[in-house]
Amino acid sequence: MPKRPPASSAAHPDADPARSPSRPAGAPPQGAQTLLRGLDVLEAVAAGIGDLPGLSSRLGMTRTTVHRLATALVDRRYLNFVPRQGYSLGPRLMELGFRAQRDMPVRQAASQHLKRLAERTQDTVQLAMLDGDEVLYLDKVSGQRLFEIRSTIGDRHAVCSTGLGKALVLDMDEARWNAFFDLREPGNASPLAPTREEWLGRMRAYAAAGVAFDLEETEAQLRCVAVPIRDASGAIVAAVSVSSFAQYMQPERMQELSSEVRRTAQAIGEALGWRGPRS
Amino acid sequence: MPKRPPASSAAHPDADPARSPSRPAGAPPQGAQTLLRGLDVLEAVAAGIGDLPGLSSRLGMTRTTVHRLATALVDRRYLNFVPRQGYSLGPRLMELGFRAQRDMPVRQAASQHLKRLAERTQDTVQLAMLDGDEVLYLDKVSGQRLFEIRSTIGDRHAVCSTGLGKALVLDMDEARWNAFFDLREPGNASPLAPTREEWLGRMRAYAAAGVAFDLEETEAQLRCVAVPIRDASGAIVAAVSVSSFAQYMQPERMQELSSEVRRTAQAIGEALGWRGPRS
DNA sequence: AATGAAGTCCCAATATATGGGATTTCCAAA
DNA sequence: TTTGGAAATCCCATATATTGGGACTTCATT
Repeated sequence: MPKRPPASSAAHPDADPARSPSRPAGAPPQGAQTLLRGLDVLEAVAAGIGDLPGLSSRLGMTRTTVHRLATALVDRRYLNFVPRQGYSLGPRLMELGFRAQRDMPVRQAASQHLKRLAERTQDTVQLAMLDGDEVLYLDKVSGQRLFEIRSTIGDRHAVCSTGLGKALVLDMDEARWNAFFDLREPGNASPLAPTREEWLGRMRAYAAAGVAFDLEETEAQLRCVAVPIRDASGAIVAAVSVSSFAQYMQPERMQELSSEVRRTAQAIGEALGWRGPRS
Repeated sequence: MPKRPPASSAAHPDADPARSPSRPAGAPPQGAQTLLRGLDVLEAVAAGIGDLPGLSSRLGMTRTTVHRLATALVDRRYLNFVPRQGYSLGPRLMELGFRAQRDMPVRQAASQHLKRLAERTQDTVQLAMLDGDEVLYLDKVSGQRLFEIRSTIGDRHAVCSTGLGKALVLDMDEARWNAFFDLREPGNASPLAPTREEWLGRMRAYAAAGVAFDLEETEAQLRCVAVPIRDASGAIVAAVSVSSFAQYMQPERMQELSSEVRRTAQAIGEALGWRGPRS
C-alpha cells in the first residue's frame, strides 16, 4: 500500500554521478528515514526548488510529507518560508555553516599561514579539501592585485579543473586518476584542456614533484600552483594554492612559488602533527 | 561522566530563554520527531559536544538513538566522525551555510552598496538581520584602518549589545524594548553600559532620528552608527552599520556618517522594493 | 463569480523508530 | 602482555511516530 516508487536511498538534487568511493553501497543507514528525507528537502531547496509541488515531485514524496518536514525545518529556522515565494535556506543553516568552517581543524591551523603567504606573494591564496569526489573550498585570502579571482568558500569543483584538486589526489593510483578525469566538468571547453593521456602524464610529473599546476586548463589566463598538506598520519588532508593571471605566472615565477607554497604547506602540516617526508 | 563543557551561547533546543515572539509555544510541530531529534544532535555538536554519552545525556535520548541519528548525519556529511575524537560539524553543512548566506536576498541587494560605503568611510561596514531575539551578522566589509574589528559572519549577539541590534528594533514598542533589555548579554560589565531608563531614553531618540549609535556600551573604544533597511512592505528587514574606534568616531563624524549610512540603507531598501518614507 | 493551483489539516493503518541489552572495539593502567 | 572499563556498534520485539489519501482553505487570476 505505501508507495515504493523511486529512490529508496538517495535523492540527491544534483544527481551525484559517482558515489562509489564512499561506501560499499546497498547500505543506506536505517532507522532515520524521516531525518534523511528532511535533509533531502533541505538540499532540494538549496538546489533552487522552492515550491511544494516541485519538491514533492522532485523527491518522490507526497505533498503532505514534504509539507510536514518543511514546516519542521522552518520552525527550526533551517528554512525560510514566504507565502507567495516559497522556501529558501534559513539563517540557522548559515550560522551552523560558518561555525563548521571556523571549527574545521585544517582551516584553523592554516589561517595565519595563508595570510602570510598572500602577503608575500601578493596573490590569491586558497585552501581546499576533498569532499566526496569534489574539491571543497575552505578558505581564501585575496591578493593585492587589481583583479579578483572569482571563487567562493563553500564552492565545489571537479578535481580536474583546478590545481588544488590535482594536489589533493596526488597520492592516489592511476585508476583513480582516470576516474577523476571522467568526472571533469562538462561545460569546460577550454582550448588548453588536456587529453586523457596528457593529463595522466602531467599528474605523474606532479606526483613526483609534490606540486601541481593549473595552466589555463579551465579558465583562460588563470594559472595556479598547489601543494598538498599532510596530517600526522601522512595522508593528504587538504591543499594550498596561489593563483594569479598568466602575466604574473611565468614559468620561473611558478618555480619560485613552488618552494614558497611548499614551505607553507609544510608549516601547516606540522601544526597538524605531520613529521616530515620521513617518519 | 557527563562532561559539562561551557556550552556558551548557542543552540539549546529546549533551554531557549525567550522563544515567545516566534510561536505561542506548546505547539511543537508534529510528525517529524526523527528529523527534529536529528537537528538537535547537529546543534549539540555545534555547541561542542562531540561524544556519544555526552550527546545522549545532554539530549535525553538513548545512546542507541543518538548513534543512529549521528550515523545518518555522518553518512550525509553533515557531521564528521573521527574514532578517537568524536563528532564535529561536517563539510556539507559548511556548503549549505555559505549558500544560504549567498542566496539571502538582503545580502545580495546590499553587497555592492556595502563595499562602496566601506571605501568611502575607510571603516568596517556590517550587515545584520534579526533572527529570533538575536542579531545575526550577514555580511562584513573590513575597513582600511590599522586594526580589525572582530566579528564574524554567522555570529549572533544580543540586541542591546550593538548599534545594529538597536537599529533592527527601532520600530517596536517600548514593551519589546524592555524585553530586549532583559536579554542583554550577561558578561557585559562595560563601565558605560546604560541603565534601563537611559537605554529606553536613547532608544526613543534613535527611533525619532532613524539612526542608532553604539557608544562603547559593550566594548571599550568601539563605536558605531547603524541604520535600518526596509523592504517593499516598509518593515525593517536588516540594518547596516559603520564601526570604528573612538578616536575616529567623534560626535561630528558620527553626524556626517549618519547621513552617509542612511543613504546606503535607503539605496539597499530601494533595491528591495521600498518606496521611501511615505507610501 | 468562477477556476485552479498551492498550501494546510485530519485521521486510521502500518511501516518505522525506539531503547534495552548483548557484543565488539579500543585505550590505558597494571 | 593482560586486564578493566568506557565508548561505540549491533540486534530485535514492541509500540509509537510517520505516512498518504483525501478534504478543506486561501488566494491570484480569468
